[in-house]
Parts: sequence; structure tokens; C-alpha cells
Amino acid sequence: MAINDGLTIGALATRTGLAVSAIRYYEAQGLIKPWRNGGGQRRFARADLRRLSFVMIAQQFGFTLPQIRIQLEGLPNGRTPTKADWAAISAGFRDSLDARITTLTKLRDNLDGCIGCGCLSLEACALYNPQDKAAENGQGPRYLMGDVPSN
Amino acid sequence: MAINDGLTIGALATRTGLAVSAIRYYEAQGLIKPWRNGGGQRRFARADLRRLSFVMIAQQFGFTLPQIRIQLEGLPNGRTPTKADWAAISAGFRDSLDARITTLTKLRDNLDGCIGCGCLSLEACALYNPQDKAAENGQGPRYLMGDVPSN
DNA sequence: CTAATTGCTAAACCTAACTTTAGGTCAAGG
DNA sequence: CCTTGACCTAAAGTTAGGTTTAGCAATTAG
Repeated sequence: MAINDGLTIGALATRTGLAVSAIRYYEAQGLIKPWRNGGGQRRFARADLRRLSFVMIAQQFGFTLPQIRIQLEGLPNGRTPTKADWAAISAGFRDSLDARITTLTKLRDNLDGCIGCGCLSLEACALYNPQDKAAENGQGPRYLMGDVPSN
Repeated sequence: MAINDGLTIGALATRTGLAVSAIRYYEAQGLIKPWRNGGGQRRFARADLRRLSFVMIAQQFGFTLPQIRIQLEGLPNGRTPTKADWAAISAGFRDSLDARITTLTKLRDNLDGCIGCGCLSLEACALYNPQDKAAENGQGPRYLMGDVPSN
């Protein structure tokens, strides 16, 4: 009825392109905090559109949801990022991107050095470099090469 | 007893740094094909050391196990890659790496253009680019942005 | 007023790439 | 011969990031 009652989850989904289930999941992960209307349905602030945009972009940069949550919480007052906040955050994004590009480039250069070599030796091959793998993949599914599980 | 009875799974694990459970898993995925000794235990060819090195390196390049299996099978006679095979395969690796580097670099350039903008607009922001995300992440957990699930 | 739409929750399911567990077998050293 | 330590299988568990399903309530369009 009232015009400023907030957005329904469906409207938010349509506007962001996210699935309704994804939005509920993000709430469960603490990324957004809708309130409930009389009937128990979620209602979202218009600022959540921007908040979700931020989430989607940060995911492209390879951040996990917990990391994104922390970045959102790190904003003064826990507010949605403003223009000024964004400039600060992007610097961090840029560093992260630069690091990933550097890692991949090094990997490629090693590969170039190895083409035609064919050694694939565990001791000598420059391609076999667990450190870089860890750097690029963030933390993989479970154990990284170099961890020491049993059996 | 005989010297050329093949490697035990434990020896292979020690030499490659892989967990024993991982090697069994790779066998289940068809990446290696050990034979069994009288008592039903796995015995591996020395060539499997190299084969597993190949698997580990290919993983660094972002290939999935099924893709790696296909590459190994694609070798004439299904043999372990030789020096010549390796040169051919590395060309494919290089293309894949180049593509990833290009994607990340574009993303970084877009970010540079956006620093200080702070729009985060779903319609206008250059950072919001589902195509590139799909390109970089391979296929994500389930749906990519741009797919249209229900509810 | 009522049907269709939309929303709600909890719990199970999904993929990839493994690990862990449980319950038993094999092999090697002394 | 006997005791470790290495191996075996099958099945269930793990993580991330969601989706799907089932069964039911609230909204909204007509």
C-alpha cells in the first residue's frame, strides 16, 4: 500500500538478476538484512540493490562471501558503499587483481621456458610450483598441494 | 621381491607428494590404470610418476580432471606424454593462460576506469559484466549470472 | 471472493576434488 | 609365528555457493 514499504524479494531479484534463492542465501550469510512486513515476508531497502551489486562485483574479483561480508561490515556504520568508500575499496580490488595477473604471467613464462623440454620432473620442473597454485586458487576445495593429510 | 614389480601406492604418494587417497581417486576417475599384485594391492608403473606430474601441472592451469583425462587419452596409444607430446600440449596450455590473463587485465582496466565513480549501477557500470565472469571462472558451482533459475 | 502468484521455512541435493571412517586384508621384519 | 604398518573397499563427510523440493501462508489481480 504505502509507497515506501521497501522492495519485495521478487522485485529485488528482477532488478539484480539474482535468483530469489540466492538472495535468501545471502541473507543467511549476513550480507543483507531485510526486515519483515506484517505477514512475515521480507522487505528490502532500496540501498540493498546497490549492496547486492557490490556483492556481485566483488565475486567477480574472486572474493568469497565471508570476505565480502567483512568488507561490507568494515564500512563506517555498516552502510552501503558510497562513492568515497568505493574508491577506497577498489584500491584493494586492484591489488588483488594485480597479484593474480602476476601469478598467471609468471606461470606462462615458466611454461614458455618449458616448451620442448618435456621433463615434467618433480624435482626440476619450474612448472611444478605449489606456492603459486595456492596463490592463484585462493583456498581450493580442501587441501592444497603441500598440506600433509594422512593415509 | 623382483625389482621390477612396480611401485606401491605408498611409494607413489611419497614420490609425488600426493595423498594416497588422492591417487586412488585419480584411478577411479580413469587418470591412471595400475594393475594388481597377487594380494589385490595396486602396483604402478614408473611412468605413472610422470603421468601424475602431468595431472598436477594441468590442474594448475585450471583444467578439470575429466579434461585432463581426455588429454591423456588423446595421446597416441594413450601413452604418457613424451617430450614431443608435451610441446604440443603446452601450446594449448599457453592459449588457456593467455585467455585468463586477458580477462583479468580487462577487468582491471575497467576497475581503473571506475575508481572514484562509485556508481555500481547495474545498467551502466562497466564492472558488471557477466560474460567475463563466465570466462574466468570456467563453470562455477551451478548457475552463472545470466542464467535464469526459477522462484 | 477466489484463484493465481508470490513468499516462507527447513531440509535435502548439486558439483568438484578429495578426505575420513569403519572394518577388514596383506606384507615384511624380527 | 606374530606384530606392525601398509593396503583394501564402500560409503559418508567436507567446502562453497547456491538450487530444489515439499508443504504451507500471504498477496494481489480480477
